[in-house]
Amino acid sequence: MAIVTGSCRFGLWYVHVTWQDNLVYRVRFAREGLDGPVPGEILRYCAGRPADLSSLESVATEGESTSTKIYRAVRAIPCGETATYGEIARIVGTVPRVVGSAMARNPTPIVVPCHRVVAKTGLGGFSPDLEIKEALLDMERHVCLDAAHQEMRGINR
DNA sequence: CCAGGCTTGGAGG
DNA sequence: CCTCCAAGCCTGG
Repeated sequence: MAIVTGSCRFGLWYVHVTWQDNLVYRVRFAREGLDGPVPGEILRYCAGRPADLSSLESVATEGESTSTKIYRAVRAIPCGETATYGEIARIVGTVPRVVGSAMARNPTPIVVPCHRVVAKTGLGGFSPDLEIKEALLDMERHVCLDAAHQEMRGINR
């Protein structure tokens, strides 16, 4: 399989994905769409349905540098939950500022859920637009936490 | 080569 | 409560 790029919708935004098999090279939010497919799990995720993003890999997590460790720590944050820049920094052994800059340069948002990393005092930042971060967290609160609660009560199926 | 970025906790006014 | 600062990484200019 060759490397392909495609996009899907998330609210008013398009999500462009460059990927091959289960390895994701790039994800970015844009106002315009593209022709081409995206991985099934990302499609489900963007549609607000339960999705298993752990079945995908990101190039961002390959290697042993501080930033790749940060990206792996961020991937471990469960859907519907958040961690602060400082918490991630402590896990990896660096300072919050470094986590912030790693998030700003995250090549694969969603696969590496940088929107789940928030400031101690508020939301923190997100590019290209903070409203995406809010919408993603909102959607996850709804989709992931509700699904987990239902599972616990055994009221689904 | 160096500035600056999705932060934070502490010091001091 | 507020401002100021250092700490640490790394890409883009």
